Amino acid sequence: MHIKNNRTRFCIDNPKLSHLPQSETKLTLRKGQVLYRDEDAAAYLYEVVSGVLKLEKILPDGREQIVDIVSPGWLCGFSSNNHYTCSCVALAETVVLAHSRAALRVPGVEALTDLEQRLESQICAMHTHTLTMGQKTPEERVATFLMRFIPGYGAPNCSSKEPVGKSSTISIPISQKDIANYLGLSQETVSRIMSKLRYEGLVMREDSYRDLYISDICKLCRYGSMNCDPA
Amino acid sequence: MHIKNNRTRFCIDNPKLSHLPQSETKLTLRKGQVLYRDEDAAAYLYEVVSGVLKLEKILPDGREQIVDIVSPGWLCGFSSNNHYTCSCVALAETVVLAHSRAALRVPGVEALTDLEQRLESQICAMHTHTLTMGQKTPEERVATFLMRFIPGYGAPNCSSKEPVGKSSTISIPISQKDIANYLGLSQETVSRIMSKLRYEGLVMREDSYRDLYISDICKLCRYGSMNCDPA
DNA sequence: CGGGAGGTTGATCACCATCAACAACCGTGG
DNA sequence: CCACGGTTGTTGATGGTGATCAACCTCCCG
Repeated sequence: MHIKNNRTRFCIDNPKLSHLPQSETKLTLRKGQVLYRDEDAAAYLYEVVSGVLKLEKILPDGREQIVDIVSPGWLCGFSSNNHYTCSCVALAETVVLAHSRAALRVPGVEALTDLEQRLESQICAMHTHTLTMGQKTPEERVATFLMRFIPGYGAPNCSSKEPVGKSSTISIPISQKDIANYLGLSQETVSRIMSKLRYEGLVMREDSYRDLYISDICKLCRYGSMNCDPA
Repeated sequence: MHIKNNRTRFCIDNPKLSHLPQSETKLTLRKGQVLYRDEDAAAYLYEVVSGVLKLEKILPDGREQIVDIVSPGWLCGFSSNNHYTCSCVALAETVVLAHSRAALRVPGVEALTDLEQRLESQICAMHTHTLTMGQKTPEERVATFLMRFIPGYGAPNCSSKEPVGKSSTISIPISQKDIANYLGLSQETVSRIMSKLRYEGLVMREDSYRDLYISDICKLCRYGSMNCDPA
């Protein structure tokens, strides 16, 4: 019987703690060890005590982006919809404190817990944006940006797995100059890409200027190399 | 007597609410209106109800970067050390809910509040990284990255205003390949920049390979166009 | 000592920022 | 209604910058 991945997941200092009688457990990771993977169920929040971790995300075609470097004193293990949204690997021998999420829940104080989950979602969204900025081509960035405005996509806690209408009319209330700045491009490049998308039939302009008609949302999504698996 | 900035800050629907008898206040912003500015005291967390906001950061030399676009359902107004770390401007007519931070504090439940503040700090750190990726030159990015490893800089809640020793020996436990990926550069470019920094005397290599000696921290900080005002 | 990962340095070229000129659109006020 | 100016968007020409390819070197580990 073989173990598929020979990198062990955890290296718990005291084996007796493996079923967490306490809310905090100290773990020691060797260099290269994986703390968690993208899409794993998010049971813990981790706090780095010593060493350093990297968080990385991957595009469907394999392009990888390190979205954060986690040094002592910082947290990781954030989730959106109770799943991790990136992989976490130790860059050196690293000690972390694992905080059980279950133990963080305080009965009767739902507001803060809700807030905490929303903050985590926003961190995950920032990571996605970092992936976009670091790995995607200008065309992909613009397409990804446009997807934000399609109802059902991009809203908080959107899994983007739900069936969505194939076409949509969207309104972009942002100038190309601001879009360009946000995407790390020049205004001219954004304009050229918008023209290209129109020429290729991915978007059409409605009469009222900044309104766009998108005939095939999935096509735009694929054009933007997004993780949209409308199963 | 003149008012310096004629753009009013808030446009409170009901003027009677201006001293918040409740924890939530609804505000309506006109296009171009400023919700808050970088370094303002962070009294509120905002939730966008309709419209859209941009968050922007600025480098000492004036380069600006939009670090996030905030759509309905998302939050903004995050702080590090109780101050906002970016400016927030409405891109269109926008309605937000202002949540008083004071009201979020629940007596006896400090753990979650602490967690919430740390999550906010991490979001602010992500914004800073987005500014780095969007506006800084490759040289500045590498210098900024190196600054992370200097004791006293880059740690959570570090205001980077405290007096720090002028020189330091740091250890970079990360391969140039990973540094390059994280900074959106090629490995070769990172290597060339490291050589350049050595040639210019900003850093020196210690015997044990990945250890660097930095003779003048402030110089490196300036080289990275960071907001380090060691007053 | 040998192998492999990690780092250095040079040569080349594609891509996108920049500059520039123009066009479309949106207010405002006559 | 049109005239006008300013903002925003479009399109072309050009050049600099950093990715890429390639060869070599260094360090570390067995």
